Amino acid sequence: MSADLQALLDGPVLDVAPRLLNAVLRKGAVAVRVTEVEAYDGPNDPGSHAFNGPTRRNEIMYGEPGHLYVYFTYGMHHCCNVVVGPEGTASAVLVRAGEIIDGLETARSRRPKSRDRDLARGPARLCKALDIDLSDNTADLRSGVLTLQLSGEPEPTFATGPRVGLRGAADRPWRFWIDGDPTVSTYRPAVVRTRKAQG
DNA sequence: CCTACGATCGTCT
DNA sequence: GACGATCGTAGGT
Repeated sequence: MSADLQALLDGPVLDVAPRLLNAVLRKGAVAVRVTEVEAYDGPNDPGSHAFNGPTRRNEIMYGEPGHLYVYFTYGMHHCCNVVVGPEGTASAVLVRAGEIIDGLETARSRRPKSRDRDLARGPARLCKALDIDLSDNTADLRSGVLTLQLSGEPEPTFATGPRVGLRGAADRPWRFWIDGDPTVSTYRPAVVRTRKAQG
């Protein structure tokens, strides 16, 4: 099983991304069935963290597929990606949303004010429900506390559209989701932030 | 359902 | 020093 994961992820990111729909991402007692992802195509993609070449933060993207890339953003949120494609291509798939299929009580305790369908509805919410943070960056998803299991069959009814919250390359329809699933996040365009008043 | 807005800090220039 | 692959809340429709 573990050997398969590496092979299944070792292809073009636009082919691999929809194959992650219905995959199960687990950390410890909590497991999520993935319902929404986005593809990021390494240095060719203005939306990718690897667009400007290697840095300390994105280093793991250049490594072998099947590892987790976790980043911290907006001063308070974590998001996680599965590194895919041949080593060195620096492509990754952002895990944007999912349905809790195990450890529901634990997930609820981590996000007490959420309705169940909102527990992992959004990339930072999903990381919160799974207790994923920077200490999980670079984790090998084949074994250990964090694991990824792909479903045997490709999801037959997925939809595609523009990625969420991007300023660059906002036109590329590289978001993939399971059509009609209530745990898929709502689309939000990039926002222009207003400068805080000088004091 | 929708839109608007502020929180808050790691990362890169 | 500027910005962000976001979220929760407030308030309107």
